[in-house]
Amino acid sequence: MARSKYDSSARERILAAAEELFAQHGFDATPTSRIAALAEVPKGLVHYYFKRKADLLTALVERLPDERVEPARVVVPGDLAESLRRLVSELDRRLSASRMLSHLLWREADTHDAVRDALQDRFQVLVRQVRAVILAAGVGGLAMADVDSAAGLLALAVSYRHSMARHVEVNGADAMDRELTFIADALKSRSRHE
Amino acid sequence: MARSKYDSSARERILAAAEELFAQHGFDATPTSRIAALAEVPKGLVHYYFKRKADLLTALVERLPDERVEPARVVVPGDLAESLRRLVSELDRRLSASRMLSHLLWREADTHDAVRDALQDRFQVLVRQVRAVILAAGVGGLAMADVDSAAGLLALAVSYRHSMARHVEVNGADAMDRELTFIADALKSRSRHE
Amino acid sequence: MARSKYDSSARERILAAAEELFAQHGFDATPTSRIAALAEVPKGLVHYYFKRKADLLTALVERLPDERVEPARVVVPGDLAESLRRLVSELDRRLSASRMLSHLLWREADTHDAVRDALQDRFQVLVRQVRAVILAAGVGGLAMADVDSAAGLLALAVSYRHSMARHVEVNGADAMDRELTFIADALKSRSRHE
Amino acid sequence: MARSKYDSSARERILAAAEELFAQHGFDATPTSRIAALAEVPKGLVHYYFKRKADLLTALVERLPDERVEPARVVVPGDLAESLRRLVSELDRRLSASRMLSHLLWREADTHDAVRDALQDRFQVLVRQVRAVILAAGVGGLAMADVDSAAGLLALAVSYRHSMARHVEVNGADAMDRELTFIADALKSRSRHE
DNA sequence: AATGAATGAGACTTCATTCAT
DNA sequence: AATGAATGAAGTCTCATTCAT
Repeated sequence: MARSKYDSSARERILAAAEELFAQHGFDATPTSRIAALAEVPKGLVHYYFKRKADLLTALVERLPDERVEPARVVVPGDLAESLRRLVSELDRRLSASRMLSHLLWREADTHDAVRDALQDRFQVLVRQVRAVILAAGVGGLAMADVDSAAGLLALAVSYRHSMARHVEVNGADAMDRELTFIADALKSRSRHE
Repeated sequence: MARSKYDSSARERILAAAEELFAQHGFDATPTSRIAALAEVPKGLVHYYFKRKADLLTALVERLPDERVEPARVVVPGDLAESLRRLVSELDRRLSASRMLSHLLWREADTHDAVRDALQDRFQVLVRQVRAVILAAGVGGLAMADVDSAAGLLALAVSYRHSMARHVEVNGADAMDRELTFIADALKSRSRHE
Repeated sequence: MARSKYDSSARERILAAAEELFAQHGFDATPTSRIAALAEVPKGLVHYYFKRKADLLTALVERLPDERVEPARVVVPGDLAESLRRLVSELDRRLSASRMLSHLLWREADTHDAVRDALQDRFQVLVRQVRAVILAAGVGGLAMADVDSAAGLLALAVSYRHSMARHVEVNGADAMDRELTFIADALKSRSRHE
Repeated sequence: MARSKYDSSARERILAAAEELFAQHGFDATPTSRIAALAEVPKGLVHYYFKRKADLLTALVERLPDERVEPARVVVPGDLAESLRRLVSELDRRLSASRMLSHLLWREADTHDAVRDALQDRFQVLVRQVRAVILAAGVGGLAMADVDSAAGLLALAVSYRHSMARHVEVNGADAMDRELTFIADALKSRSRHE
């Protein structure tokens, strides 16, 4: 069996190059030749591994890291704000590795079905996770509607920070923490009044 | 007097065609020839009006409708939830006309400075407007931090619905109303406890 | 209106170049760049006039000269051999101008429907024409089956000479004349026996 | 003893696949990868057996079945028409096995010398064979010119049917038989009149 | 003012062929 | 003997842009 000249890292290098360039200039505006150049492989090798250019995108999506966080790892029983804070910080750690990729997803979701599907899946997962933490943090007597609203708003904020923050800088660096606290307090307030 | 062959609507038709196609397939994936075809003008005319293809994008951005809503028109003194509801519904009316355009902005902000600037401006305007309405609705005794958080979250939700909802359908059609109510109630709760 | 830089002969030159190269090396083995070079036009112009490479073939087919010969012009009443001889010589004159093209048709008929259709049409016309001349030459008392056979064989011989002679040199230069005489005599003989 | 992984039929399977694909789409339009796929062998093996792609064509030509028919096997003394009929039917049987291949020869003769040579050889053999049968069928008193003409025309008709009939359907299914009879009768007539 | 013609840079892709094992 | 990996040359086609009128 012929041994890979690139000790099997060539494919990875190509994907890494594609991720960077796609995120930077967009899928359409990135020629495969440039990907090859950045990955330091001959142009032909890119097409050997990925028959169509779009296959690069698909492969990138399949390579997405799992962002699921075990609720037990972050929940501080009785302290919702702290629980959410730990969840967000844990998500941050994981997502920041693929921040460029997240951004890319939003850009290309329109035109590539695989990308759009992945984007939707990931967002659903995110919402469910926030919901799980809220419930596990043990603030009794919450209306489900409130939980859903809080989870939706928070998921949006997290997701947005990781994919869109590049464009829209609105509340400064501590905005997330402030919003998170606001939501936690709001939930607490409402539960007391039930 | 010499009348233009296209009674001066040709330019508009070109822009309308560009907006539709850009939003649908993206800027790079839309040839000027296709814009010309949709606008039913000769290909040469597109380049006559817009020397560079990117000029189409710039012109589109400059043509963006103003989405500013006079706070007085929507505020119901003393009823924050209703005030916000009216604000959102008013914004909805205005934005739905240019929903494709909003979506386009997010896609192309990366690579076109003019677009990114416009996107940022519009978001800032949106946040300030929400803040103004919250303040005008007369819920006394609010911490500025809470107002900012609420405004940020709500602006995000509105903006997101108009440009991204295409991809991520998370909370169903009534999500916005629920979230809006949640925020209003949260603010009210907190003010009472001050 | 913009005037053609090539005083409208560029298209023709491209077609001529294509005809020559296609006939020489085959359709697939001829790059459009080579056609452009031979026609002395920039590569882009070839694709400007002919969006797909196959369109060159179609255009070539549509440009095929009409090979129809007015029977009256060649028939010598009562002398079938001479009538056929004149027909063939007239066809020769016309076809020799497009000998390469005829050859090309046979090669590419498999893979290009337009070519195959043209080839069939032209062959039908050829057969009918030979038949018409036989009948007009006034050899009475012929069975239709014989006329058909004679026409079919002769058409084959003529067509073959113009498109295949390049490969198969079988009977020498005077073969056609000999075969033609043979057929004429055969018909005459058979008519006498009716 | 070490047995080849493919029990020595792999080479044959490759050739069979090549024959089919070449005949169907042409030599140039058939990638070796597709041949390998159809033959169900790894792509590398095709190039292992046939260093150049053109070698496939050469091998195919060398594998051509011998179409020579022993005159004695078909001649019915004194009955020329029947003799020719039997010859043609015998040739039919042999050629139909390699009809695709015959067709292929005409297509690729232009560009591959080995193919052109084989094509010419086979045609020569065909003509000589028809001539031998005509002479052996014992129609006395024939001019050599007539025999040559008849043989040439008939060989053309046979050859044409096997390689070109795909394109030009002119006289229907019984054309060959009719033409064959016509030629036989013609020869007979002419011999009587000598 | 308006436009058809023309251009050339460059994109994606295919593919025969070579090579290391 | 056999084969997956790798390569680079070349091909078709698209397209923004320029130009001449």
